[in-house]
Amino acid sequence: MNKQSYLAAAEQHCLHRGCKLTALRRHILELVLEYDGVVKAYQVLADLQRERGVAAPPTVYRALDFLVEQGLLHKVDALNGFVVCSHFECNHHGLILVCEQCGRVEEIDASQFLGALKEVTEAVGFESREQNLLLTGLCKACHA
Amino acid sequence: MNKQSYLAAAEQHCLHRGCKLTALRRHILELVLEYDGVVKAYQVLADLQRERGVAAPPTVYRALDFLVEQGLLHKVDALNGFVVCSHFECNHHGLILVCEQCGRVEEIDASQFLGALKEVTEAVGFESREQNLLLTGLCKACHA
DNA sequence: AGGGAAGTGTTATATAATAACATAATGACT
DNA sequence: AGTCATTATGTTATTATATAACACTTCCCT
Ligand SMILES: [Zn+2]
Ligand SMILES: [Zn+2]
Ligand SMILES: [Zn+2]
Ligand SMILES: [Zn+2]
Repeated sequence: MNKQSYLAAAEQHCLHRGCKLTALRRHILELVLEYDGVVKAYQVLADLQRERGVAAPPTVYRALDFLVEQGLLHKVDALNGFVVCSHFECNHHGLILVCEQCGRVEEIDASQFLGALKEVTEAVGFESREQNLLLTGLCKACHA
Repeated sequence: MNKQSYLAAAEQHCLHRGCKLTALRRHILELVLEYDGVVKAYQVLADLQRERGVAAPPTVYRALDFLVEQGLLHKVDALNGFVVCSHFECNHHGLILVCEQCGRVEEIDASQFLGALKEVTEAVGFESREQNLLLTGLCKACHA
């Protein structure tokens, strides 16, 4: 999926969810899309500052938080970063694989696995928040 | 296991691993043990400052990082915190459940799922490093 | 004793995130 | 169109988290 159709789909996605992908939010999503893999809030902020002269952290964080809430991005706690979700349409739980060597990021759908995991946690009375799991390791290219 | 025997076991654990639980590291571990659940670096720092008058972040972070490396603590990325591991002896790869509300921590066995997880990641050619999985959510008491 | 390695102290700074309040845009309803 | 609540964005300041860099000490081996 190219960026333009991604953005169009994202816009529709938000509409269906009863909120709006405003110009600012859309633009910040575009900035994130420019990167491969994990993106930091302050990288986006720097991009925005380069464009507009001034921009403050809340501007970026609000938009990023919105995008996470809509499922367009995933937060990667372990790296203080964000990754684009390429299949936000389906109701999935992501499993984010980060290569320790080359930094490449891959998200695979592990709904089945995570669903089973949820059952286990519920068995001990724990209500796990919907979240993404992050695993570090070596990607296909690097461990070959 | 009470704190004294935990500390003694921790000391042995480090020795077996070829390093030392120094007085400072031990003391910081003691400070962490004073809390239930997730502890923040700056909480420990404040405790240390209360005791010694002055203390700087690196003092605390170095010790915490050491303790994580030895498996005595687990890092909780999602909360920028640390939790005590109560079974560092066994070579466990458990599932750590952290309550977002009360900070309570529970580790459950998830060995069968780690196998399944490995299969999922290997299917895409990713060699995941052995690690603990951490989930945040609401504990039995808090979501009732 | 000499000398390297590991540990700790100290100062400064980098990085990440939010609080609080002001202003602007939107849209529903008269 | 005018009112008004709601949402979104701008702006300033601050808090929270983590590390760099360098000095000094302690420990241990020879
Ligand atoms: Zn996703
Ligand atoms: Zn790689
Ligand atoms: Zn553990
Ligand atoms: Zn709780």
